[in-house]
Amino acid sequence: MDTIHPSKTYHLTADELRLMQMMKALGHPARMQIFRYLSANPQCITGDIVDVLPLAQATVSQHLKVLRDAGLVCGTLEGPATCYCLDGENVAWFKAQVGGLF
Amino acid sequence: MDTIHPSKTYHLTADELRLMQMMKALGHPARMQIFRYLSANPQCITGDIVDVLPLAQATVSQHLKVLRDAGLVCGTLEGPATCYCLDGENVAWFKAQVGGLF
DNA sequence: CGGTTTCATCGTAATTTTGCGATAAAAGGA
DNA sequence: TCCTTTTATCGCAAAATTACGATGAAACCG
Repeated sequence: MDTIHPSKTYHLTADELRLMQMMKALGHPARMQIFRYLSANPQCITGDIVDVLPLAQATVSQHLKVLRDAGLVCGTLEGPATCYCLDGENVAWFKAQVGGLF
Repeated sequence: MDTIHPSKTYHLTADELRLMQMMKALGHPARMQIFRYLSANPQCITGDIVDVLPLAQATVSQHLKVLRDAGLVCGTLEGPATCYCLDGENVAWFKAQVGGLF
């Protein structure tokens, strides 16, 4: 046996990587709950989400960043606060990808 | 401020937890690639998957367990080998859940 | 029965993720 | 301007995940 592992890298397309990142983002209870909350409450502020979750403000802010980086959520400055909402376009893309999975 | 965190637990339904577990399972490059491989090759053995991935046999076996626990994949003994395939029913459920997300 | 093939599990490092307090940064009001 | 409100980021500890070699277990073949 010469080499055990031929490549050492995964063979995934850019779309698959992007999809994977979204899956990973939603694969945590706090972030799943944030996502569902934003579905029900299209316009809300960070503090509203903090109130709903059993986590400290810093932790919630971190989870929001993960969702932002995945493209599932976007936050816009609204005075001293940040208004969060689902990123409709990317969520639609996500649903379409999952729909055509197999 | 009396108590900062009222509940210390997340408020997710059983369905949401199940969905979350599937998301988490697919939120890793190795498992995403295994899933895609099983989509293209409906019937295959553990060794086939090991050959495709840049990981040791033990690691692949572990990833397969995660996919099994999530219900996305099922493996049946086929002599000394294990034949893996997608769990059509659960994958369909997954797609339906994502389709109705928001 | 002994040897081979195929796979899962165990034990254990290394890495990543998670969670929090403390600390900035930015906007608005008195 | 000073103070409050609101949020993001930093630094660090704890927990979870990932990866691997080694070891079992189960089926098949000679």
